[in-house]
Amino acid sequence: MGGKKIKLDRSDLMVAFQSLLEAYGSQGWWPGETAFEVMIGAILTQNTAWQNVEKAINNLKQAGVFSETALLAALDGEVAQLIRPSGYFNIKADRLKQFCGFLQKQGGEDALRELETIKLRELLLSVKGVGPETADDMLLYAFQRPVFVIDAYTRRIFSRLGMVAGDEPYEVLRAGFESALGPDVDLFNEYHALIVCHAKYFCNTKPKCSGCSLASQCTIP
DNA sequence: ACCCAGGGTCATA
DNA sequence: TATGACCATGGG
Repeated sequence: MGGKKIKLDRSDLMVAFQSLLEAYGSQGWWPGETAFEVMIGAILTQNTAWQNVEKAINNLKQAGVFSETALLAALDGEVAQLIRPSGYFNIKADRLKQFCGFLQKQGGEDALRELETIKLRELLLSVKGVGPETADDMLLYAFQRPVFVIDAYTRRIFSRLGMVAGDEPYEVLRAGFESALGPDVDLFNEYHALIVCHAKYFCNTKPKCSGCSLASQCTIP
């Protein structure tokens, strides 16, 4: 037997959450003015620093290529050059177009909003270039659905806290967090943002956050 | 010069 | 199921 089990319960997770919230404050995610911008950003930020994504988004806006129809009408090469700062620009240009084609085919985001979360998630995952984390970013931050986003930081931090092994399949961890916390859009929103904030500034390669602003009272690895 | 970033796809065993 | 190669710019 000996299967490493997940030990996620609400009280432990809330202690960690409060600790992060007190240290960094409310993050106000997602950085984006519209649901469309959130979704485009979710694709562009795949394995990429957000700072570079902002440049790409600004380029698209400035070129007037920041809408479903404009992106579909633009040439592949043009989109690729505009999003160059975000890396993987050829692949991501195709992913943006694939996604806009999907939006058009589905009748726009208003039509998607009518769907149940499970069905919407399946549809998003059916788009080439949209994997589980990207889909969940969209569900949580563009559609306000109670979906807990799992990323590499989440795996590392809660693995260090001894709550998970860290190498569980994506769906196992997502179900674990959602089950322990219960559906709560605002909590999931703030929690994921705080995890990224904490990891980004203090726990990139360090085993412990020695330079963490939580200092000696830091209980978050 | 090296490492990593708010991942995902595809081929292979 | 589970690795590995690949995609590519920019900041530390």
